[in-house]
Amino acid sequence: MFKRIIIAEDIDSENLGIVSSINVLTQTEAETNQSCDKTLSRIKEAIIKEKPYDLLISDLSFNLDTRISHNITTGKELIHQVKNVQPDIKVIVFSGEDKPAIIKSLFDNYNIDGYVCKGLYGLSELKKAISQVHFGNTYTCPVSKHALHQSNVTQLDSYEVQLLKLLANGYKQDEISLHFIEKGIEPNSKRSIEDKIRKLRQEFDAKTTIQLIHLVDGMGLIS
Amino acid sequence: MFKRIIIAEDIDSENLGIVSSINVLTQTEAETNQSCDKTLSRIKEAIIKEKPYDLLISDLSFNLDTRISHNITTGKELIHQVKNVQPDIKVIVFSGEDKPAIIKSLFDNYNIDGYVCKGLYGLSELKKAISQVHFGNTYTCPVSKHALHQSNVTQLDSYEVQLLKLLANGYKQDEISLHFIEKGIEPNSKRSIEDKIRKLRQEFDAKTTIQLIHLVDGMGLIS
DNA sequence: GAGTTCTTTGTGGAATTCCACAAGAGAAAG
DNA sequence: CTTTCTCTTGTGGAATTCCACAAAGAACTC
Repeated sequence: MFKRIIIAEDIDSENLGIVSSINVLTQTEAETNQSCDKTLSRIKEAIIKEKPYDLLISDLSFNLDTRISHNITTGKELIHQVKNVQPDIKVIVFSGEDKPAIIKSLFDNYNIDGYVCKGLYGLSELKKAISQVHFGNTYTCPVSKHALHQSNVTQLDSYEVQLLKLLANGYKQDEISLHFIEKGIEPNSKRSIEDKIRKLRQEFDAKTTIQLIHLVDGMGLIS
Repeated sequence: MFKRIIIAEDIDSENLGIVSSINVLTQTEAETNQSCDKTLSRIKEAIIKEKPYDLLISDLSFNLDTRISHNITTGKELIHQVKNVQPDIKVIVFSGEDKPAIIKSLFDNYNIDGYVCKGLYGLSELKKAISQVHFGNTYTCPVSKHALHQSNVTQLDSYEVQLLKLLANGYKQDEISLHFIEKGIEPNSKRSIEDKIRKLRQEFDAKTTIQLIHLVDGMGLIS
């Protein structure tokens, strides 16, 4: 079983429950940190001391202390940075987030080993996840498994995300065209931008472009 | 001090921390329920048995068991219903939500007594809130106090919310006009709808209506 | 390589939204 | 009662977006 576990979780009321639950399962003292920056530096220290952590359990969103400035502000960034300094560390995400697009993107782009949705049975699911990941498997809790397998999870490519973000931030179609030409992104003609937006409207079954942005916003596709 | 406390909180990993923390403060056993429906029925039972609860601590969002159908799905609804059956019960909201508009609306429209943002110091803030509310005061934790006092919290009236929701759901300006005429909502001419949208764009400093919807979406003003 | 399909871009026109000027209606102030 | 102000609605025209048809080019098949 894992011997050195580190947890990134800002909410103090959560920490208590998670730690005690893990201790029972693994018979080791898990360490929690309430900020991403602190977590990353602890992991770096551990590598130098040749006592690296073997499992990171991380939340996704953090209500950070506004009196201090922070480098890393989200779990996604934290995981990215951690994988850079220690590629072989196992990572389980433990978050309230249940949007399929976000869960899928974590497995696809961040190479995580497990995803557990906080909820009614979050803790027992987390224990299952830890066991499975220790055996070298990946694990998704039922809630997120359901989310992942539901009718074709829409994934947007980088071009589409950029386009939608520009729209959401008040760019007009010809401004987007100019912006893409500047950045050397193709296709970039006004006409192509227009067409791409039309196709996205179709794909999401949106009557107007306003509704399109509202929908992708709600699905967490452009955050 | 409060003698009968009931908690509505879906996340199991939270419950442990909250309950133990409250027990120390109040010297009573607080009861937790993981669903809104259950919480409401427990409160009703208690009234009938003439042992009513005197404090409700509620989360706002619930990841509910999808295998069961639920009447009440959000903390807001729960609070509304509870206040109907027992107007004098004290209510503290304990949630991760930090959007000013949402916090303000809870005090203004739902008549809550305290708001504590889950976070680094959530539990100690919750304890402060319980003490203050017991003295008959209201309490907002520093995080949400900061949110409330920041540059004029934008509040939208019901007309504006309806208008924005229709826009977000793919209605065109003249469809909105027709819809308002049907429902007897005024003003409802195409021209007035147009003007209202323009004013909202101005107010939110949005270059396009698409951006306007993106902004109010992000602030939780139309959810 | 010829044929087929898909993407990109163009053009013109329709639909929709945006904007400036203004008349009427109603509320508030003097 | 008159004046002033604000809100609603109207009109016309500009800007933007939407849509149908189509040509050029890239990619893929046989």
